[in-house]
Amino acid sequence: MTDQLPTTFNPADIEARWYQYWEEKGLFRPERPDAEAFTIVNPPPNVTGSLHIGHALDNTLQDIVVRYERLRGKDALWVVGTDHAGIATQMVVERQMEERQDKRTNYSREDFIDKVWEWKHESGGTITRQLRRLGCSMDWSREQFTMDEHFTGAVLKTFVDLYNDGLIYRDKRLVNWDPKLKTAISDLEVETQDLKGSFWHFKYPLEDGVTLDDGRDYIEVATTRPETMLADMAVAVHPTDERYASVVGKHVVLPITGRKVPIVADEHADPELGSGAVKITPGHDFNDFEVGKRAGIAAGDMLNMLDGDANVCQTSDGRVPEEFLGLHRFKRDGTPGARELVIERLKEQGFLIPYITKTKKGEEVELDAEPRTIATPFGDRGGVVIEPWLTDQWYVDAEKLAAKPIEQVKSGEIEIIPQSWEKTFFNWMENIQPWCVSRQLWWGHRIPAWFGPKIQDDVVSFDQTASDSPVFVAATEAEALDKARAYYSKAGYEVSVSDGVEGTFEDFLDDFDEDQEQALKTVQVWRDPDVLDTWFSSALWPFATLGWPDETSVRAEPVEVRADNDVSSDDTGPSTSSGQTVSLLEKHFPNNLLISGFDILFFWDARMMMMGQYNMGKAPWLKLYLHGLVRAADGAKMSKSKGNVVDPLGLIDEYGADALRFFMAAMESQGRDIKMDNERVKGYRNFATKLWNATRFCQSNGIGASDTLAAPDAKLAANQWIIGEVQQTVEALDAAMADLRFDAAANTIYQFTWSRFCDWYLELIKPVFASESVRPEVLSPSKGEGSDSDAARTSTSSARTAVEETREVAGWALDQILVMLHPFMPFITEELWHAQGALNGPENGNPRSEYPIITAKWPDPRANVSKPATQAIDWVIELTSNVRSAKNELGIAPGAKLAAFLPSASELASSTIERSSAAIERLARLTPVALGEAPDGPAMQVTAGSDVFVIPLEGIIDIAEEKARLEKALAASQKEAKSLEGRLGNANFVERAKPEAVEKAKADFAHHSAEAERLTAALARLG
RNA sequence: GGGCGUAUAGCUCAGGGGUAGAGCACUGUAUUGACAUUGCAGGGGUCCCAAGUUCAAAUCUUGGUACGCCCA
Repeated sequence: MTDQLPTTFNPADIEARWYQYWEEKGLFRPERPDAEAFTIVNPPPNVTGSLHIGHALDNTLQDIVVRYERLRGKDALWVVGTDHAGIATQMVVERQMEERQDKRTNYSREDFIDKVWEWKHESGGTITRQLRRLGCSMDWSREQFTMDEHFTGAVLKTFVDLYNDGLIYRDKRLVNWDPKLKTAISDLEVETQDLKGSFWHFKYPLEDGVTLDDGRDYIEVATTRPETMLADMAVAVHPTDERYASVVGKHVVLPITGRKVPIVADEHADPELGSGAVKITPGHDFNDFEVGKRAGIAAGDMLNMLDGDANVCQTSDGRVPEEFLGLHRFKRDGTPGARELVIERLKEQGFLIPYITKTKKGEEVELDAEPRTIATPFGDRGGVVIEPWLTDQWYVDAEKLAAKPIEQVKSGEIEIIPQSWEKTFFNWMENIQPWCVSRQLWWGHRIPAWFGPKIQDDVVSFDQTASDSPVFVAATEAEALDKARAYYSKAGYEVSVSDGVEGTFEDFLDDFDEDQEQALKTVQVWRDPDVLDTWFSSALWPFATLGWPDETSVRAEPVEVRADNDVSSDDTGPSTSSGQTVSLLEKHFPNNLLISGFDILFFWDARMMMMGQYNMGKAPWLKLYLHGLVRAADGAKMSKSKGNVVDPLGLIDEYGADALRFFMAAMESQGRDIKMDNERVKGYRNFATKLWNATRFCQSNGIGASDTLAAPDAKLAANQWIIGEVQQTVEALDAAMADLRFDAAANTIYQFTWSRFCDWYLELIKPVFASESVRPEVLSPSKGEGSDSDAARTSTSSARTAVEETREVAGWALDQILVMLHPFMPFITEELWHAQGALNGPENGNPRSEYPIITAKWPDPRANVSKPATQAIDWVIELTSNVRSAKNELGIAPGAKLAAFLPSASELASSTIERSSAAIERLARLTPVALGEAPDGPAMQVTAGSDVFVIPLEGIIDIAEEKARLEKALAASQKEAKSLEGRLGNANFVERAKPEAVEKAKADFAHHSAEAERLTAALARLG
């Protein structure tokens, strides 16, 4: 095995192999029924999606935490699955159809959905395969999909429960309508962009005989959307605006439509803006909708002039001229729309007030409109301008559901990391609007509501817009039918379910025959054709994936009651003690942690909080960790349109999954975005190679796997030292992980591995192996260096040689590195773990060889750190560094082996020279140190701690250079000493500063002034 | 308009009331012994500006400036 590791680490050779090994052996979730649970749910990626760099970050962080907790012995569960992603997936399939000159409406609803399922089966495995390449240790055995049968059950139950509790209702109001996708979308799915646009000014003539105080017979209004004037229903002026006070209550007669509409007083009109008068189109503008309501116009009476494609249709008062009907709202693909025609007609008729401005040359010019920047709403998926449209939709009463989550974050029950996100969270949650959850799509969870006609005085009528229109909400058709029967039996009607509704209500209305129903005394109910917002289902992810609602759960009371009856949280959980079966849901809910990008804080995280509280009576997780975006190297946001996306799979191909993962961890500091940097990924690939070669070195010296979790007994200073260093590293790593400081954690293990273990420890132990053949050194019991207790603890054979001890300690330390690094670099660590196991494996009864690293045990050094050993090795390191530095400055070949004299050795020096002479000689490249005066002659002088070594350099050294070098060092010491002296001379400092600060200053001063003295003496010796 | 964040070495970023750190880049240098995907050594910073608090401010407070993000 020794020579089986190739010189260079090639990630591709090992990654697939180990992943398959882990997955096949079920190691992502080993049976640990009695262990403490640790649970994370993965933000379900879109089923037809593929892994982008943001996924790589998000999943790397989660995998680090999950692997860490698994190593620490917990029953770690990482729930994985995919999201059906209603709009996105339907769009993908429709786009494919388009390429074949086909379209959705060529199919029945059922057939289309079948086609989407086909596509799901075909492409749904892409992202899950890619997550595997990244090394993510998810529980694939329970992979979930938001449209799985049980998950759909959870969605329907939630809808029905919310409806019964009055927290879901149907309402007619303006929605954000996407005319491309022809569906309503929620506020969150709207992205506002500032565009250059125009502000047109019009004259609206006052009704006969009415004039303003200044005599004008018109009111000037201005708008960025002239086309909507076809559905104008009022003109608003501010109540305190004296210019218009006399005409409030009077009317204007609209050009083009001839509609006579009132002038109303409303605070929405801004006297400073334009003329101070504003046209009101309640059916096509959110502000105007509110103004209209205040003016007493019911939502049902508001005029609508656009169809679902945003083409002009006739208003209910029939006043839109023929030539406008069918035009798109505005110019599209070069074809002028209603906007252009409205402007043209108004201009012709003299109602357009031109905008006068000056060119750069100072010439006056007349424009149709004032140029202006307009905040324009776009649909985040469809990419077209959103049209506020008056429709009936289902709404979730988010305000009520938000109350408890707000409280939970305020009280700290839910911790948001970094905390700075709390303010953003509160700001949104406290101003939350009703959540529109119905979507006019086919792919998704169909809303479990059945509508029926209204029967009054034995007249059957259907009015979908009537608020008292009968609706039966139930999880199944049978239940809904039961409810409908109970309802209609009172009027003596039979009920059947219409299966003809595949499109919109309008489609149904075409088939609807009121007279026939009335004659036959039978009514048809039909299921709402709409589906639910994707985020409605993913909001249930933390518990529906664990079996809710089939498994026991504590269904909470409706929120209003719950607020003052809060007993749900700390009782009833069945104990996890032995013998009792505990369901997955009971054990793993609430989840411990959620890791998500801040971009889905509102879309997903907040809604999980609401639904977790509603369905489970608890917060869905205890901590929420929000990470930033991965940006392109220049700091720009990555986007397909910019063409600057970095493919994580490409990075894995080039540098290995371990390197990419380590990059993500090392760069992840709280509250900051990550800029992509391939050089850095490369650097971590190099780090993997370094570890690889360190292991090869160990193997070539017979260093194999450790067989104890506790640190081996050690007598040699270097071995004692590295044990202490491991201990410190574990502590630092645990602290970083506890705080979710991924960068600190990654840097800790990086520095330890490279700068301590490779750079110093392996160098320090080389002499042990070099001397093996010459004089196998038998270690005598230690000589009062504080390690007696260690020796007593593991009283193995006392005749252990230095080589044997070092093999044990080095093998142990390497094992600890592998385990500590495993969460970050799972592949290489598993490979090396087995390579090491092969060297000291089952044939020796090594228990460590019985399990792979993925289920190994987290380091537990349980050793007393030897202070003398630490001091000794630190002293050796200082000496070595100073000798190297001096040589470098004096231009002496680094390899030159020099003689060193120590005229006056400190206790530390003499004991260390005695114990670790071989290491000193090798690292500092000195011949054995002679205690005593050096012979006269040119020499350089090097310090280590309080010791000054004299290194004769007859013939090699230029005294002037050595003098210059020492003077430079002296100046530095004197500067430090002087500064400290000044501070210590300040009475205020000595009296008022913290005692520790004063102590430290004194100690530093003593150190620097002693150093200065030593250097002065050294200079004096040079003459 | 409201809110949030960031500003530290050439670059990307940690840190943080006691006088400055990492990686990369740069300079010099080494090479029969784990590793050139390497070793060793080194240069490089008015910690954005100003005021305040303090014995002491890069750090805390306030106010600027610049950039970025979110909401309206």
